[in-house]
Amino acid sequence: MADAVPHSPFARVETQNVDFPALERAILQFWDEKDIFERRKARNAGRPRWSFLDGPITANNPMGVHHAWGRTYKDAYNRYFAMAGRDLRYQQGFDCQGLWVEVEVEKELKAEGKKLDAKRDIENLVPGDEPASIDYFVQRCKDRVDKYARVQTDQSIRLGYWMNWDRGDADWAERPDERKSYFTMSEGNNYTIWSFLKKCHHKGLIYRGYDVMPWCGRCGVGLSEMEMKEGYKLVGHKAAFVKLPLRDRPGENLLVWTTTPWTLTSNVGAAVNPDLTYLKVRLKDEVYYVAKGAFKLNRMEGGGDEDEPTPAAKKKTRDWLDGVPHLPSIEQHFKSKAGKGASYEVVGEVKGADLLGLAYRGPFDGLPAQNHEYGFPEEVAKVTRQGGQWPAVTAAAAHKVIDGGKDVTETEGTGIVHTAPGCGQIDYGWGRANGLPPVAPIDDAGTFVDGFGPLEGMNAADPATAEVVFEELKKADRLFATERYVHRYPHCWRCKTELLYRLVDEWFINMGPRNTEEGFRGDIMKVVDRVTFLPESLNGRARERDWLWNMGDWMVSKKRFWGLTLPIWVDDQDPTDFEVIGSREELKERAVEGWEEFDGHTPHRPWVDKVKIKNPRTGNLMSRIPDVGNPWLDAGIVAYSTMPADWRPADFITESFPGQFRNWFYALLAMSTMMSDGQEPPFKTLLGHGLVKDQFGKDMHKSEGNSIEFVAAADTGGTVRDAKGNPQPFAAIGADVMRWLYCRQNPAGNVNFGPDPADEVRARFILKLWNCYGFFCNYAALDGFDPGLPQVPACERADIDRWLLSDLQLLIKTARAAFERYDVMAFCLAAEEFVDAKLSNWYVRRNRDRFWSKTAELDEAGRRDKRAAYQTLHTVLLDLCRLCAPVIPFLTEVMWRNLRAGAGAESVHLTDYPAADEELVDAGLSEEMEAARGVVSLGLTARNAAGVNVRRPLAGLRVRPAGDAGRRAVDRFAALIADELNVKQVSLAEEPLLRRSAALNPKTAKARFKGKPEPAAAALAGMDPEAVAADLAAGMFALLGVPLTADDVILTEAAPGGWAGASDKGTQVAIDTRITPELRAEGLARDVVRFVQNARKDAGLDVADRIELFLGTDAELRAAIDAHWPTIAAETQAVRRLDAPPADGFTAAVAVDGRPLTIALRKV
RNA sequence: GCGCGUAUAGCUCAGUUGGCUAGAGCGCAGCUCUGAUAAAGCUGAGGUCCUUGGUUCGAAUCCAAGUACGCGCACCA
Repeated sequence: MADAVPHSPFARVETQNVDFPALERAILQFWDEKDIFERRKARNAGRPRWSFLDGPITANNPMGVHHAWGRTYKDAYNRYFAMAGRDLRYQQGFDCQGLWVEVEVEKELKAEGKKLDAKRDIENLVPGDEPASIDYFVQRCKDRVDKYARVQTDQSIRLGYWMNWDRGDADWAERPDERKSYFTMSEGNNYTIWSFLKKCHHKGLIYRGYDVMPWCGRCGVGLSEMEMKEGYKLVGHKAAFVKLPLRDRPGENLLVWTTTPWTLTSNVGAAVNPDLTYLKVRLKDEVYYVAKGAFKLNRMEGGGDEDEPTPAAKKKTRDWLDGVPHLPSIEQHFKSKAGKGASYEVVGEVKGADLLGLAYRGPFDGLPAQNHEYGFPEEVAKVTRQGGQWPAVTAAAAHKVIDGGKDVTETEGTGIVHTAPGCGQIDYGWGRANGLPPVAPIDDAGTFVDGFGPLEGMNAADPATAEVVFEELKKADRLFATERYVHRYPHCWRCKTELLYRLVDEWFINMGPRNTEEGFRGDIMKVVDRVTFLPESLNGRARERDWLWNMGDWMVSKKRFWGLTLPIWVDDQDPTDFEVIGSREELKERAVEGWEEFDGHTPHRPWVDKVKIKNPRTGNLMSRIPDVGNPWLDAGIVAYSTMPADWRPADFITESFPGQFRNWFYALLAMSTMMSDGQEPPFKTLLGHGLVKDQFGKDMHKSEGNSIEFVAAADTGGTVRDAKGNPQPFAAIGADVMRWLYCRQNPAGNVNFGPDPADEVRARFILKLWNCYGFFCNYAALDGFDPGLPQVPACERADIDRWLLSDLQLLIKTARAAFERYDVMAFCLAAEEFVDAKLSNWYVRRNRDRFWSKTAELDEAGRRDKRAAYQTLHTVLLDLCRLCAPVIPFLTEVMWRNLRAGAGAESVHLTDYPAADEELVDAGLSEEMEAARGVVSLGLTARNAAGVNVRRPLAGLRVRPAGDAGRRAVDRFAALIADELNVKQVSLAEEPLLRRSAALNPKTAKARFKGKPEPAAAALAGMDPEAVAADLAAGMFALLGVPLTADDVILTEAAPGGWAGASDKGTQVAIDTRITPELRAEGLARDVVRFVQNARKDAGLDVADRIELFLGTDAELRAAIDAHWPTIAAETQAVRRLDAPPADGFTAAVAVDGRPLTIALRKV
């Protein structure tokens, strides 16, 4: 460039094809090299604390994009509070123990060719050596956790999540207890849970219990409700109607129905609903009891247990499988059994209440299992006897009709429910309430144990077993009918095996009586009342309380291998005598055997199993139960196991909420309540957020190919499917785009993630911010702007500068308030509005010529004004960097490093969060600018309505503002409005500018006036439109006696001849559309400028290049060009006007308003 | 079945304490502007603010009932 430009400290900025992910990676390196994180921590050390507790991430696989939502929140709030000067802990955690890891390790082992079809195969990985097998398996689980914890660490760092990470091999060689992140498998974590369980035991809350729960025979493990819900499938089973003869009424039978025939071996009771009416149906020489409502019911119409008759249209047909015959009614069963020509006969009706207590003979009373006091097998009987709720009877002797209450309906089965307390949850409850002892037929592989005669050794899930049951029933004349039945039945989510309901021996924490606020349950509720749940709309406290109110006792045991070893030692001779050990030291003290073997190992299986203690009461040895713990114990203890006392309670936690009210949130609250004796909540504020869905709002599933790996989104790019299901490759999205996308979301809902939403976020915010930054830097560099010059006092800057600074202060206030109340979305939406509407589309656009002006051509005032513009934009960009730094730490760092121009902090993350400067706030000015923008918008509307380009200058604009702000705006910003709308003059009007007119809405007119709207239309035409409008607004307008609403009348506003108008919320504008020859010439000249600019661009010239210009055209256009040549020359950087095209120039032929124009230009 | 929540444009969603003509983005149609622009602006079509009733001068907003969907709990013989 010819002019001598002072050196500028600003680097030029690329605004096309920016590779944001690459910039981010460079920033990661910068942070490392300059120790930025350590320096941030050092700056804040010793200042007031802000305590964050990180919920542990399951270290079992690489991260997906769904992990990034919560982790973005965690980091954004951490960074905000760090910039706000608080001291933080920065400890992140890994969830290590549990079945999820076992599942993956099983897959690994299988892939290595190991035989692994059942749980027992794990115990035989080292053939014949169970402890060695378990040790190997547990070690593999530990290894897998380490491997993926490390992967997740690297990925979290890539996301920008600032934590005290374990980085090098040396860090990872440490024991989990010594690492910087916490690991739930650490000894500290496990022993702290021991102390929790011991505390529970002190209060008498730990008990060994039997309950019936869904069980997978292949995995040998019980499934929780959560796990069960994932495995429902529609399947067909053989169902049976079975006769239960009443002891004291010969020839009379209860008729029961079941879809699980194998449970008939364990039948103990029959439940009726006392309020229902039962029919006595005679068939041949026997009588059967069946619920009246069930008898003729169409059993293919599902889901109808309502009292009111349902409208036929609403009745839904039951889901059914092809090829399975539809169900007959019970009546049809009777008819078909009656045989040709014969029929059944209803011989009476009784109330269910009248059947209660009747004894009957069971279907398998000959089995040893049915003839054992207190139930079967022996272990079960032992517990039942000690429970004290059962009398000393055998199952066979206990058979009777019991009260099932409303749980017994007549819409399914016969209205009499076969009850097997050893095979069903509700049955177990009924059994306990009615003294029916439980008979538990199957072992942990799902096979019949001894005591079940012909069924011994058979698997309950095997269809052949049902056939054997039927054979036995037939022999005893107990089988009334069988049929194929289709229903949704739970399956194991891992191996797809049908689940069986099984009475199992598990360990529980007594939570206190259900549906009360008593006991442990009540203590937790009191703590819940002291924490804040966000976002408010989720009603988190109510959800948590609802769960606490309804939950059952906490089953803490799991019959698996990898996990917390429950510190429960049981007397070898007496299964009811147990102790809970609270620490490693206590165990060492109590150990009488096996300590040497255990010593030096983590408290995991199989090592801790070797330790035996002595029962002080009996002198017997006590052995640890083989169970491992519920993994929510691991995660729930972390408030105590990882946070020093002086950091408790945590100020803040945040996690995805679905499921967590009964999982992590619950475990955390429950365990902290116990550990602090109800004194202290684990956290003060909880922010929940929803789920990450794909870009169409569907659940992400690996199997459906719509989930996105974190690494793909951050760095490598990947492929998803588009709306039509075709593969849609996408480029890397980068961390900041992802982070902004998550932060701008409403946490109460789900977020749709994918390349399309990412593009939208990038275009709508990231690029706008970047372009404003690029504009500043590129002109500052070109111009040699020196940021070290003295600041022009704000009061001496242009209105638009002071307006932008004022609105910036408002944004700062919004930002601080939003972060303080954990509402980063409010900040993001406000920042987007500021950058888009105010900075990019108003301030930068309105002020471009101030930045373009040539310093050398300006007078002192002009130079000062230019400096003010640079300083204003510079200040705003610097503050925006700091404001947005918690959300988009990379991009703001890139910008900051250039914008700071060698002064100030080396990193934006070493700065303080901005504080608003009240002196810069000018509410009146903000209001006026807002009004001015409204007037401009209306003016553009008016131009558009008149069909006149903005390039064509017009003579005048009249404005009738609705209020005082508008009036002040027109006074103050007349020049701005005139310029923006390309009019010569802007003036205020006191009188209405637009004339209203009223017409009938043709859509409704015919209906209102019975097909003849013409007279009404004529009457309306004769009325005063203003009065019509007023009456309509008041809701009291009538025409020819017909009342009309605002929908019936179309009110329009128009400006008088030669003007075009528009109005909004009471503000009216009218623009003079009459074009004089002078205005026309000026407009043509502007067209010429635009075409020349295009030609320059096409010729590949730089903005600063000067040209010689030839313009060949007709007389009128030439006259316009002559009249406005100085403007054209200045705008297009033309130093000379040529009379003929230059020989070696760039030439373009265009049409200006229909006139030919030849442009020829040459760089000089 | 019990409890909680949600319902606003074709899609994704904003809408503070009730207030005048209910908004944004994307998509669609048309127009415009443009040497910071992967841009942007304007206009249009598209709304029973789920329905009904109530409170109020006034309801998308508050209250009640209903419907649909989601979630939690219980259950699925």
